[in-house]
Amino acid sequence: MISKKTKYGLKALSYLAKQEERKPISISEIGREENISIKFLEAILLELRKQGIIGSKKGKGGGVYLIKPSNQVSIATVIRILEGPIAWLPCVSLNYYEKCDDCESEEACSVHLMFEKVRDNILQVVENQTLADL
Amino acid sequence: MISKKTKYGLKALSYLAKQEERKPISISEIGREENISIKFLEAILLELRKQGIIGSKKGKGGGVYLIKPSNQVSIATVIRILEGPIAWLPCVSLNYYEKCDDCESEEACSVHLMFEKVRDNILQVVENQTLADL
DNA sequence: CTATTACCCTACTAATCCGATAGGAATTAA
DNA sequence: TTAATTCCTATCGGATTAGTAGGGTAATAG
Repeated sequence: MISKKTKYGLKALSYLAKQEERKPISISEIGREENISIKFLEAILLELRKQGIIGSKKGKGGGVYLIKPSNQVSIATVIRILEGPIAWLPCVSLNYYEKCDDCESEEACSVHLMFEKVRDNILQVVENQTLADL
Repeated sequence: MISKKTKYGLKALSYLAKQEERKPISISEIGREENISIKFLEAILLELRKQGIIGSKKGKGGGVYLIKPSNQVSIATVIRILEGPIAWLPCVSLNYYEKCDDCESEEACSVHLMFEKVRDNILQVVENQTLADL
């Protein structure tokens, strides 16, 4: 299961992607339209801004906006920022690799290969879809 | 990410599946060989026994053993017992479905379809692989 | 019969994460 | 100046995770 944080983040970005004009949208508008707690959404979008997914404009008439074209931001990128690893185990993660304490070697591990397959099948979806596809 | 509980459970079941004879294996042997805390493993195997995946025999020479042939127990079954839902969101779960608070309709939800695809790609692996494949 | 082996079961715990909420500072448009 | 808006830090209750502790209970070897 993924967290609500990630789900809300994706929905908010999708909302931005749907905009015709590239002008700032207020966080409260997104929260209202997508039924997300505004304070919680603030924190989520803050994180996405720090990672360069969105930009923001302060003050009256301010808001947030996508920096890149929506078809150039993969779902995988967003999930990695908000959720962390996509793989089911650290030892099969491409971006957050960690060795297992309990395994002597990964070749000998009975579940390693299976979890690699799971990872690849997940990536097949999330790497190839972008905000524009949502 | 899945929990260590699920990982340990799968490794333990795979250990049982590898046995030539269908005689009981002690939990401490599995724990020792797979580097899993024995007390923790006891709890995990208790759960698997209550769900009918393994049987057990008490007393000297006792232990745990697979009830069905290893090629008749899918990875998905084990994951559902130890981890819960396989889907990334309750609203796309086949076995643990729940409606989202924030969505008015699932057709209108921007992320619903994408998460269904992720679910299907995960299931493709875990439904078709069994303990015998590990 | 008795000692030993091994599973059975409940309760507890430290640490971390989740999903928020609170309050104010900084910035900008009008 | 005032109203709107993001920025930032701090806090919080509840749930989950990964165990640990300690004994209870059944089976068996001898």
